[in-house]
Amino acid sequence: MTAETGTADMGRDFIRDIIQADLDAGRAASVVTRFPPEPNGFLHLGHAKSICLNFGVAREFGGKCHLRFDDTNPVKEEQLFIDSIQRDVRWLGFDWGENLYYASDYFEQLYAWAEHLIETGHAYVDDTPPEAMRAQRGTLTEPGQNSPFRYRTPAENLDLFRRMRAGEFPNGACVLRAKIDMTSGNMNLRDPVLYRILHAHHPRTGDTWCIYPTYDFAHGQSDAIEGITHSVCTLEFEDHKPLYDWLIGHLPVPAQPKQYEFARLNVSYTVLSKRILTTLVRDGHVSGWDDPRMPTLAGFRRRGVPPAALREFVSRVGVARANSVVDVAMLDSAIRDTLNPVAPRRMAVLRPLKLIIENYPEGQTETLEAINHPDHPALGVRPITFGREIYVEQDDFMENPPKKFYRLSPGKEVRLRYGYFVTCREIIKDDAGQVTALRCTYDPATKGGNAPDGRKVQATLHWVAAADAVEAEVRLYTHLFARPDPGADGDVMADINPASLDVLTGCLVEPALASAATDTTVQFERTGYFVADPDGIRERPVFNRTVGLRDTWAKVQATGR
RNA sequence: UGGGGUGUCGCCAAGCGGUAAGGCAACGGAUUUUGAUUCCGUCAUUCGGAGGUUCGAUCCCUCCCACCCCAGCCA
Repeated sequence: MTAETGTADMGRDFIRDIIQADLDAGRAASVVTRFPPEPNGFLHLGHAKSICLNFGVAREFGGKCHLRFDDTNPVKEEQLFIDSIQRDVRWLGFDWGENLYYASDYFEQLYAWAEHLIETGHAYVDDTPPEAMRAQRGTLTEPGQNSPFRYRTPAENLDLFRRMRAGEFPNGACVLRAKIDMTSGNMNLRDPVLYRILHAHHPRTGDTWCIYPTYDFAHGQSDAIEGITHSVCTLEFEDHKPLYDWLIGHLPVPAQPKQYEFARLNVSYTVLSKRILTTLVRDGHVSGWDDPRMPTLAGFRRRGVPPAALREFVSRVGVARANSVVDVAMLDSAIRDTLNPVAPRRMAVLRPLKLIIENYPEGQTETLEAINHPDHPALGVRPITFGREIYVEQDDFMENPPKKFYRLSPGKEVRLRYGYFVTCREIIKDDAGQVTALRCTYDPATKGGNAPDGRKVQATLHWVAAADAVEAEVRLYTHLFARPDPGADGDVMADINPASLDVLTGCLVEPALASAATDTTVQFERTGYFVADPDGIRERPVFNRTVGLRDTWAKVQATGR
């Protein structure tokens, strides 16, 4: 199954065990799940976990997964988000087919059920002001007090509720509450609000309603209407389950869906809170919802992270009920693992250092051949230009190298990938003493990178020819937050990493990169994975670093110094 | 001091009474025209703690400890 669908095998978890058991015992004939986002922001990594779980489970068990917008709060929801969510779910690799729904599609039915609750004496209209209601609700350790409006007759409640719908009252004047138990240890059962007055324009229903159902009243009933068999949500809704069941049990709904909870995803150095992500966008800390540093699906897409990498990551993390914080290194690893076998290799010099090959004929250039992928000959080769002047990475040269430095240094010979062996002969510095160029000699016999005499070099450097290199801008991104647990000290914004973006200009890339597609992540050899950003123009492409290559040398430098 | 949850390697996470999977990270070593990849190898006598039941417990019982969620007319 997993093999033929080509998706990551999520393995086994308690949700799948429950579903399997329900299927085996005949408690469910088939599986129907749903992914229920509220359209008040962009989808992020946390949603990816839920999407992979809900759609993945449906696919694995031959069932279906609905995409249902939980659009019950018009003051926060927008069409822009409804559109972005659909795009992102598809991008992640899932399809809801004909099953696109909106909780707002059920407003009329939900309203009818609300009247049913009133008629059966299980709901009442309460005029208590918000502050007073909060006081009456009691605390975590003290029971609440019954509202004085709790004893209104069904007839009176029905009249009031209809007038609420008719728009006779202003926002906040009253609400419809379920009549359950003000002394319950579960706060959700202390006569929860079912409907509130909101004179607001809804992106779907416009101005036809001025009262809207709350999450609790809309969610479970929507599940029942759609025949959802397994309503999977995160742990914080666990306390809502008794209410979810109470409503299902007191209403003439067509099905009895069951809710199951799993732990939401947390990742180190990252924030997965729609509220905070919204703030980052709103206050301009990032360029937008799709800023490559954002943990949003749109952000990952722009950063060059393939959807398969996200699926792989989610699969590796697993599904359980224990709160945890996944090391962001696990994400990077999943990204590298999915990119490495498919990303075309290219050469790009981020911080150029000119290298003049003295014994190479002036004005001459030649064409060499570079392999597109070391493990896949089928991906072919491409021509690259070699000439008297080329550029290498500044990091690949050291005037006074430490013992373990394999790269270029005075008198040392290295290989230019797919080119020749070159030896550093002389350092050229400016008045300030900065190295501006290196004079080298090359060995004509080593064309292609092999020495006929079997001579070895310790390093192979990437490079670009001055003759046809294309100038580019490269944006290096690192964690948006400076600490593994942003906000742990109270203020998340104070933990924003001021160095999360390093813009490099004057970078030189091989010509093949001039017209790189924004949806194909490539590997800049020895540097990392990069993708063209839409900001780039033909004459001056822009690249975003998706993730760097594992760098053992950097580690050696950092520790063994 | 109310209700609901969770505690297995540095980080995730299997395990469901028979004597601790796997991944990430880390650390060795081999290969390498990317100090990448790949490849071998090391990495929990121990499962929050203390008792108990049992021939035998991470899995069952009791008590204790720690952490998370809940007092929106948000979802």
